[in-house]
Amino acid sequence: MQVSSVNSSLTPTELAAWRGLLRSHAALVRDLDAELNARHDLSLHEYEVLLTLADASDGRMRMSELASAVVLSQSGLTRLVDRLVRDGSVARVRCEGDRRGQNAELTDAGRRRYLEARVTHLAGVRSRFLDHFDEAELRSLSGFWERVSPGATSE
Amino acid sequence: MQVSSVNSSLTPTELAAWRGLLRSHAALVRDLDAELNARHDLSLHEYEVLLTLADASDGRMRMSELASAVVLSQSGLTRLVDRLVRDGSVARVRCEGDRRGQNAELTDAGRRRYLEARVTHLAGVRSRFLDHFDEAELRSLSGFWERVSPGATSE
DNA sequence: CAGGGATACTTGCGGATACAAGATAAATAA
DNA sequence: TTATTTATCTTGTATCCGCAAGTATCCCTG
Repeated sequence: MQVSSVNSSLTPTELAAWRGLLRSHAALVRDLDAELNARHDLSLHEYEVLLTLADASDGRMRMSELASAVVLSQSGLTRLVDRLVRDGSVARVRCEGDRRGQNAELTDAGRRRYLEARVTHLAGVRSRFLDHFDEAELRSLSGFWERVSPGATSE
Repeated sequence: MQVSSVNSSLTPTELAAWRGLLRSHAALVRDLDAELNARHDLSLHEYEVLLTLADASDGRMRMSELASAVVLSQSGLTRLVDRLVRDGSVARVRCEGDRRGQNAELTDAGRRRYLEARVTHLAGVRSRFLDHFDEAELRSLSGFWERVSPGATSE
């Protein structure tokens, strides 16, 4: 029949790997975001920003670095940080030496907020995602991500 | 030091597997969506709806099925279909036998639109994602998705 | 065959995001 | 030095999405 080569369509395996990613991600994020919202009044993106800052040395990071770390547009990040500043989790600090730049810096309240949410979130990530894999599979997954978007697993 | 067991935090491997998923997905979707927008004036979600309809028998599907197939809220899907109806790609057809329900049905123009966009999109998915894996890896990936969200790779 | 509840979809509304343009500061060139 | 270009962030605007409420239809029980 030679169906799958016409128009260079995807093989069933390829389709399953790709659509599975889209659907699993969508379902995971929808659930985890709803959970963070309900229990900690925090979106997943906001949580990711707090996490990224908490991991950074001095708990601060340039706006543009932060935007690329959480894969958000510059303007998107500006507004996300606006919200975190408004609720006292983050402070904006002008960069020394380059007065164009801003550092987003985690406040003490922000760090507490992060640590609280973390318990909920880690449990959610474990039960919905990590628990489905053993150590070797997790290693191979992270290798996959590194191929797809270099730097995706670190920094 | 016993750092990573305090507060049951993630191991480096776990973190890499999870954040890698978030970042790779975000980067992939951002790029593919931008590409579809620029070349075919179509969002990735709209494309996914056209694809799902094209795969369905008779090119039609109930609104609620469609919503869960593309992991979108009911209201989100209503509006997405509104847009596709407005540009002539899809028609709403009241269900026989259940007048509450609507079928979204691909028009001829919609099918052409889909086939055009498909070429671009498949090439994008291949080069950014599928080409990074061999057949066995793709199979194991799709197995992973099936664990995370059963049904994610089919239907 | 009414009445109450469930189901399928749509609408009102608010929030989050991206793109493009703007504002300020730094770097480079002339 | 001054002008031009580049870099960093913010703001104007439009779109998309989800939740909750609304509307229409169906189902089920008495």
